[in-house]
Amino acid sequence: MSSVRAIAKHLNVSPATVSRVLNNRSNVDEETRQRVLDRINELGYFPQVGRRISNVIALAYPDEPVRTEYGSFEPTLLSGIMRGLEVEQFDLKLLSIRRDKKPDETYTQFFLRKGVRGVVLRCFRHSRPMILEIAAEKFPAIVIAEHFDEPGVNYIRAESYSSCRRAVEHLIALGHTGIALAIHSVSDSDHAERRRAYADALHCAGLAVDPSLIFELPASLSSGEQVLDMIADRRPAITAVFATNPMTSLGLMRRAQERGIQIPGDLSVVGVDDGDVRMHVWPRLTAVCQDASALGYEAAVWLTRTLSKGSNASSGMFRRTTATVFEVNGTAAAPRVVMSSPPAAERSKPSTRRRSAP
Amino acid sequence: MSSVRAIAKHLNVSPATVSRVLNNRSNVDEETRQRVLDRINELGYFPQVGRRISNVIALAYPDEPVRTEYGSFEPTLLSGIMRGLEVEQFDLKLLSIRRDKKPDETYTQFFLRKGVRGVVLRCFRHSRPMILEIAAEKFPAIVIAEHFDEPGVNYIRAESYSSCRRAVEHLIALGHTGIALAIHSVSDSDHAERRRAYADALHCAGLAVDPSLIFELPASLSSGEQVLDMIADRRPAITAVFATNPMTSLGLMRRAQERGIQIPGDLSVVGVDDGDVRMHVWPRLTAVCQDASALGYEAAVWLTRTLSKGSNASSGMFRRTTATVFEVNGTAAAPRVVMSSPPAAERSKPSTRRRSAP
DNA sequence: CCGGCACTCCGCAACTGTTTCATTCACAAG
DNA sequence: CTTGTGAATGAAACAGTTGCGGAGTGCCGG
Repeated sequence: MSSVRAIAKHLNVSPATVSRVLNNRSNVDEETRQRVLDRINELGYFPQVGRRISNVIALAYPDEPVRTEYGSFEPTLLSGIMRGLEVEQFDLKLLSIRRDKKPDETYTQFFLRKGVRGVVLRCFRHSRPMILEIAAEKFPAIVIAEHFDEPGVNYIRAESYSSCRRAVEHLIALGHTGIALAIHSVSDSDHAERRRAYADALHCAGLAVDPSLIFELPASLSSGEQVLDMIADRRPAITAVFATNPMTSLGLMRRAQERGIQIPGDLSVVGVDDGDVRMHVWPRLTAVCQDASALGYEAAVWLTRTLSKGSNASSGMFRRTTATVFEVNGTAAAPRVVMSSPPAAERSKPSTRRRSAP
Repeated sequence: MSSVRAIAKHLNVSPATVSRVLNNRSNVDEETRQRVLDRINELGYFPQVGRRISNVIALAYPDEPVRTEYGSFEPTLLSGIMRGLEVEQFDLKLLSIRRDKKPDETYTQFFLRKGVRGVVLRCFRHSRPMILEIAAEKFPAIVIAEHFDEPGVNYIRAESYSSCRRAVEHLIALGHTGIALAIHSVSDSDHAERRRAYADALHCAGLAVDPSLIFELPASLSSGEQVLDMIADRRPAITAVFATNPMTSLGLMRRAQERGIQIPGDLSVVGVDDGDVRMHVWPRLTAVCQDASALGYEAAVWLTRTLSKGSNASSGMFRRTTATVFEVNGTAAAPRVVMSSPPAAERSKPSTRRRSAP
């Protein structure tokens, strides 16, 4: 369809020059480079080696790929993507943008240089500008687990507001009034949503949102432990926690058990799970569950379908929001002492049994 | 160096024919195909697009890539590989051999078709014949976590015998005599090694190896639960378990806690951890720990170094065995009743406290 | 026995993209 | 005015792949 030679002829340059632009060689005039790039993006050009087109997409990370600290989200996502690739028989390449992209090349140049026709983007809050730039270049891309209002950005995410709200309402229905929130310190739209769900649920139940019960820490086991230490001795007693990510949830539980605080007897914990980490512990974690595998699957299917169907990549936007489910397991129960008085301060509640013993 | 045209000239065929062989087109004579293939493997040929060679290796799985059921081994391995690729600036492709390899093409053909210069192989027991075939074709490859005596196979693995033996000896030193073994049902050399460590440790301590205390089940949470149910009510009492993989270890603990069996009071558990799953639970799992990330790192570094250094891929074998560490945490302790009698049957031991209450 | 047909195998040529080498052109220094 | 230098770029030679057609072979019907 559109070859290097065709582009060259159209612009009255040689194929060599076009190739140089594509590979970001330095010795080409800035004005010429710009003309070539414009034409390339306009045509949705993709290089064919020999006569064959290679069906490869990338899973691109802003920084290091496949971080294990965040629990099972990345591997679960990855396995979903691999399943999705079977539909159109694509292959997957793993890319780190920070590592390989040269500062002076465009994202389109970068991805083409890597021999990739489209890209699934794992996005964090700080990489939003990057995403917008890629979208502006019209390179085929889809963002995982982040929400965008700007046009031209395709994304798929899990809607966690309603499940998170039900989770907090579940705690309230059990009789909890002192409910803490442990939330990721780098805010993305997911976590903003969860925070809002927490506040709304409390508000609708006539409970005040106490800022001192909101703990912002990075998602990790040790954060969960820190949060537990901070809430364990508080008066009025905190009888429940909503932790908005898996590792923090587990850290909370672990530290509680270490200190002899009974779950759910002394403290109710509701968490969030990306995979099946909630099954690793006892009692099983009552949690808002999102299916990262499904996100990856749908993203991969849409991207590869779009690529193999039309030559024009700008066929249509894809913006999908999947549901999460609130799964009741064993870490949330009624607080030990249910009070008949209005939901205000109380101090005599024997919440941590062993600590108050001798 | 060695191009399609060079190979063609040497064999008195046309470049087109060589290309057809490489892409496994059907319309080429079997004898011709074989001659071309031999020549290709002899020269260690790799296709160049344009004039450029692409630095890509694959992480290839016999079946589906990145299974999450086995816990954190795959993602941890993957992140190690990604780190290792930075050294020589290679890229990684994920391949499923079962999905994409056509039955009538050789492994060399398959990998070349995928544009991959070398391959890291995640091997399971049933895929040993495949590995040997790849090695026989002399395609650059390295196997993860499996041991081979056959020449020509490169591998890296973690030696778990000594740590596993120390783990079981640790249990014996604490006073345990009834020690069960929960082991993966599909045996690979790793698990054979762990089984041997178990038997040797018992033997050297003068304890008999009771086959009825060995449970072979697939690595999973539910297997751990099943094992616990099978050992909980046994007489003479089983006071300790050695579980040779992470998920089974966690399943054991979960079910024990569910049934009110105290760990480590009533039952000691020693497990195996590939990543940091031992940190997810309380008490923290006493476990033999292997660093899957380091395996991936070293495999990737060696493979890419070999590829970018010499044109002759058969430069030297790589066989490395890294150490594992036995980490003592909170799930192993002395059995509740230490007996002074010889290590024989006993029946009055109150091992499961709550269950024996009325 | 022969013509026609179908099928297999393979080479030529035309097509991808990339790189090397040489040329052109502007401009500054001698 | 001549010459050197550097940037920009084009022609050509290289890489692998594939459409088309030709040569051979076997088979079947007349």
